Amino acid sequence: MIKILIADDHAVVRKGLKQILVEAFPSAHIEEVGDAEALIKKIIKSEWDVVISDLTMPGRSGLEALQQIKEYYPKLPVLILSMHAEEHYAIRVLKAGASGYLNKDSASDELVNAVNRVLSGRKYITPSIAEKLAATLDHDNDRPSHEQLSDREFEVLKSLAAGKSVSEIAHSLSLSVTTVSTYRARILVKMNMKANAELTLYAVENKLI
Amino acid sequence: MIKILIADDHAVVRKGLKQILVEAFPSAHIEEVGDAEALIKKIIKSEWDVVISDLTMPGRSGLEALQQIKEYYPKLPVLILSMHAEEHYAIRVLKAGASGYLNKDSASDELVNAVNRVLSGRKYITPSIAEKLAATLDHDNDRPSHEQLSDREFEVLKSLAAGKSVSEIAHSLSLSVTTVSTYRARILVKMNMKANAELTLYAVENKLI
DNA sequence: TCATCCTGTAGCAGATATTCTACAACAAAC
DNA sequence: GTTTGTTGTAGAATATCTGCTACAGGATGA
Repeated sequence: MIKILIADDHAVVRKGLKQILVEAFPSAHIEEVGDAEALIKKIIKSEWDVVISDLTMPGRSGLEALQQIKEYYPKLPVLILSMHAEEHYAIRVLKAGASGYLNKDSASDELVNAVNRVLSGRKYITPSIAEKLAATLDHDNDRPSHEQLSDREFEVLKSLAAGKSVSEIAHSLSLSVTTVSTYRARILVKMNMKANAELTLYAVENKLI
Repeated sequence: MIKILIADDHAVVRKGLKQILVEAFPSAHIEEVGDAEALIKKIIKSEWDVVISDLTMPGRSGLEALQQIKEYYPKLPVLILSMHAEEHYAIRVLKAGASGYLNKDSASDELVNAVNRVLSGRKYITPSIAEKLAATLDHDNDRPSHEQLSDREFEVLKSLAAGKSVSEIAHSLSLSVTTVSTYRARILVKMNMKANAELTLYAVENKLI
């Protein structure tokens, strides 16, 4: 029997996913959790064939959860679902070890396809993501600036752009203020900017916030 | 028989909503559409008891659709669903004539409650939105917030929104840094904000910069 | 495989910003 | 015509942020 674990903080989305999966895999055993904490716990407690997780959840983010999962259960396939257009996260997520990246706009069929595919041990890569992947292999110059950022930097970018102060960010990530400030400095250099306001504008333009 | 129309561009969300509603209203007739265009068409074609619509959809936004619906079918109750925290949109949406504003984080119960409530011809207002509504009654919020600002404050607002630092502004206006900081504080209070990033967003939205 | 780059992390000292308070001039309201 | 509110201004004390430097571990590349 196939065992599928769904993680998403939106009850509505969980319901929807479950419904789609129940229809496609009537005999599957499907459970759901509402945050990264619970996700990790469930994974430790029993075995799963595939995990479908949202990227943005309260508390630990889906990306962190993914990294943790991959550290301890590298073979457990994880499909990442996000409401963000793929261009912004897909590469990052795949690099972290996800078996696929789906957008919440995706049709039900696509989800089912993706699940089938990762159940058979392969990755699920949409053509447009494949293209992006290929692009990362050559010159990094034509990519949006934020893709040059490390995961940590990216996280900080989003928070800064949203108006959080350096110390708030430090606190919420349990880091030293100076560390966050260092990230900020690196972000500014990499993106060739000089003020937080530019980050805000950039983030708005690129729909990161 | 109750007729419910769901509009959301995310198939997963539509499924989830439908599932919740089917469970709560087993005899209801429920249909779904994926964009504002289709939503309007469906509304014209047949009668509905309630519409549940996402706020952000491709093409015409949910807000525009709402305005159009209210123009031609002012009595048709529309519940707006959004993934944004309520603070940013709730008031705007209610002013445009929605019968309620729900966050996608909301539990299923809340959705069902809201539907029941609007079916009985009332509005569904959460306590926190009620509070916000009350707040709008105090200060005259019909005018853009920045019109409440004094000239100096407005000048500082624009500079801050453009990413200038407090000391840069102080220098260019030949004022003390603390003076500029005082203006900033007053701006933030008057505009009910707390970070420069909000000023930036505001300025962009209102084409101040 | 060794040197180099990138990433995640921080400390320190100096630079900047904020808070709180204040006050004068003027406007508005009573 | 006196109280009350708003605006322009700023100092002192405090809080926060930045620039520079550093270092370890991993990835990369020659």
